[in-house]
Amino acid sequence: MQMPSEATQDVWIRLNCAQRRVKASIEAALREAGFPCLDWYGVLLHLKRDENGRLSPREIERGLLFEQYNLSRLLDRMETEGLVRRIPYPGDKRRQLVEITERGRDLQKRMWPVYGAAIDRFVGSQFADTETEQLASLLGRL
Amino acid sequence: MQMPSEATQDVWIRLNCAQRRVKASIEAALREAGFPCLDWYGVLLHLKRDENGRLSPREIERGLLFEQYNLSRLLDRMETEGLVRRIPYPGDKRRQLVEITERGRDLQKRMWPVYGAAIDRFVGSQFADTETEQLASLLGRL
DNA sequence: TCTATATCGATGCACTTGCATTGAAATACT
DNA sequence: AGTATTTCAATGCAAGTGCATCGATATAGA
Repeated sequence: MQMPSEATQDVWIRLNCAQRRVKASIEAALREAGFPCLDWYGVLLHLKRDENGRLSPREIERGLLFEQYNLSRLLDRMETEGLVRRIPYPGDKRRQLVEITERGRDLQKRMWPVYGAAIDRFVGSQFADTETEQLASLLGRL
Repeated sequence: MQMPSEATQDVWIRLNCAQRRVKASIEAALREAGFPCLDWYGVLLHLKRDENGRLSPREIERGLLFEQYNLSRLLDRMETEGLVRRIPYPGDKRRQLVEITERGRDLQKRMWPVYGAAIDRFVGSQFADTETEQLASLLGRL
């Protein structure tokens, strides 16, 4: 059993702290502006990027690292708010497609300025350009 | 309102994904071995590192980024399992000290081999030494 | 000293998550 | 074709979390 070096432990601890801190800051900014949390934004953006604005739940789960049951219930809530709608999947009655609504597109559009500004404030502003690229590349390996 | 560059967005997305992936992998390893989750380990280690094995809840919250009410209830559970014990804070009846028990020390000791191996496997093994240091240093700025 | 304010930890309540399982439908196997 | 296995989404239940607030105590200010 190979044990981790001090530096490796450091990476893990800081990865954790950094993510939690940044996430908390960004969520706070969204909440302050009266918007729903990041999960909702993630789903909306993911759907919006699809050319038809439709994806299967599985695609969303995989893209955004959701658990199946969590996404199922998140979609319930979003559907209640009229942000997405579930439609039948052609040729497979087990499956479904999730489609973003106009209301959903609109919310995503209104959230981005607040979200983007927060990302820049809590992440971007800490690094020079080359560092940002470096960091992105290193994180990409995890 | 300054908006984030593509690279900055990448950092944020990957920071999120990386942390979630690694955390899920490590938690799975712990669970597989029949151990409690990372939060518990964090508290035990934090206490163990104190020379008397005692800290106030506030110190733990700040050190490990817990919410006050979450820690309060986590300590309930850990106390029920006999891993920590709450004792009065000398000179301030509002406060308390949390003390690690022998059982708590023992659990921490038994968890470390599994936890450490998981850290090395899911973090350490991905990077060369210089990269590890670089990454730790960059993450430290967040 | 006496009152207002602040800090500490706990808790009620609603909401969210994790886990296991279900029921329905598709696919694989013989 | 007929049965077993797999895949998909939903859900009951237990556990955990977020938010607001409480009661107790300590500190600050008049």
